[in-house]
Amino acid sequence: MFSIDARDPTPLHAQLKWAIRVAVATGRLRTGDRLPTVRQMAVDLRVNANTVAKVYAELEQAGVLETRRGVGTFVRAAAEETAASHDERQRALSVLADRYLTEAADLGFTAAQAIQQLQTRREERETNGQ
Amino acid sequence: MFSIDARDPTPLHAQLKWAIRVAVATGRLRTGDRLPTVRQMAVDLRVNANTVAKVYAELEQAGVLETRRGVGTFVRAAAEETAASHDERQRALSVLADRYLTEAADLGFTAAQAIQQLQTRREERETNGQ
Amino acid sequence: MFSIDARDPTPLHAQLKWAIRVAVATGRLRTGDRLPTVRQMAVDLRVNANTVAKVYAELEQAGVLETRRGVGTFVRAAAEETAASHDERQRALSVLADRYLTEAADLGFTAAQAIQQLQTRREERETNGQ
Amino acid sequence: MFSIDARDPTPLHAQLKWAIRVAVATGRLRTGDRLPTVRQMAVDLRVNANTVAKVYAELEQAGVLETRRGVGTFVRAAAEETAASHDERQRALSVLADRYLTEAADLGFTAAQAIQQLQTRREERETNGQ
DNA sequence: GTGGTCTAGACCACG
DNA sequence: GTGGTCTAGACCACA
Repeated sequence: MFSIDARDPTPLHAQLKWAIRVAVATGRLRTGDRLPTVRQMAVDLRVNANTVAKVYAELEQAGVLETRRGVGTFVRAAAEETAASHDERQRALSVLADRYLTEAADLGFTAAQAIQQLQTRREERETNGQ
Repeated sequence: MFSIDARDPTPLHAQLKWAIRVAVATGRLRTGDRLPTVRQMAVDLRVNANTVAKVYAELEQAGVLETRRGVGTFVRAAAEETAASHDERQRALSVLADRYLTEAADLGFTAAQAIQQLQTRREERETNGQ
Repeated sequence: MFSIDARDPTPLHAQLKWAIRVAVATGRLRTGDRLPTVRQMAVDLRVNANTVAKVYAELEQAGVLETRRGVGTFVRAAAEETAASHDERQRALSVLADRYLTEAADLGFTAAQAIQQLQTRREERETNGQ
Repeated sequence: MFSIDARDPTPLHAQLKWAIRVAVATGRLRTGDRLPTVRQMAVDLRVNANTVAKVYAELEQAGVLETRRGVGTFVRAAAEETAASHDERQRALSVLADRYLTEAADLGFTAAQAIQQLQTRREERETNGQ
């Protein structure tokens, strides 16, 4: 489900945190979905349970997950973000988009290829019926 | 020249090592190019000189760089790197795409909206002849 | 410096987190001030170092503290908060003020007494030259 | 009637126990008053009935409440509580004051501004004859 | 010597 | 059985 690379110098908890954020952003995890229990995830990833718990706690503080005491951990609604104005959000997205296109260009990809990559990513999850 | 993010949980030396390898792989650094001195790089990145020295030493041992005493540090590899780089580049693009979608989601945008933004930006660039 | 009550059912890390926030809010800790090292604080409070480290990490994520790798942990500037509009902030403060007066009234204090309590708190730190 | 905050790290049962004790100490609950049934309270607070039952049982053992089988749960103490409450009230006010200052600081206000806001609110209330 | 990561394992709060 | 807290102790990254 989520993969952790022990040889990657990035801390385990940071890898998992990022993996969950990506899963939510790409729609592989949807609002209300339940995540594996802390202990189950720990077994799956061959990691200590505390490490997983830390990740869930941080993502809860960040508003991505929601934990219900004694029940489990769930994906939370997509925030809508702190009532920041429409314009500000739009401007921020524009910056991200430019950065993406520029960095892809540095790797030798055209804008079309960079966009195609995203489309593919998105179609993958839809054809999987997730 | 190289960018280091102090808030990224990835160790500084790993970030720098990766940045140099990418620069070599994409041709931004070519065989024989001289790198900044350890101390200059440390100042530029606001990092301890020991950290930079450690990176140079490891990359020298890996055959990527070459240190000539009293002269400087230079790029050694390149040939085989670029040949093997199709998969590398594809993987790097995939990482960028995931980052873009996730950060857009943090702003409250769906994947569809994030992609639409790119289409728009691309058209703007083209009509401006950029 | 900071006090933790082991009999209080509130988790130790939550108590410490709150104590630091209060110290910053009342001015007992000022921007740029250095906090005790993780291990020193742990000894002072007779608590495990991990517990203190967790608190520092959470307060860093919350923007209250700033840690410089290998150097120490410091109080950060007072945010100015996410560019939320002047009106919104003012309205939020107004809500807090009303709640404070109401809850103080529930305890049998007049508005004057409630305000006096804050004045006293503030003068204490100033006469201490902190 | 009683407020419980699921995001407060303090255990739910401790929050509820405290809330009832405060209600008794400030006279909002008086000797002989009947409390909601365990199940009703559980529904009101969106908490498990076991949690409420545990609180009632502990407060009964502490002499604050009294359970009459098949009838309900009633307030028992009060007398000594109110006598000893000067320090209690003062301490409670101090907690409220700290919370006010800290939350105001989170909004980017200084202690002085937070106090000024109270002065203003107070004058408004008085001129409105509230 | 500073903070950060990770593990192992005990015990608590909640449903 | 779920997540949360806390401890003890090892090792790493950084200055």
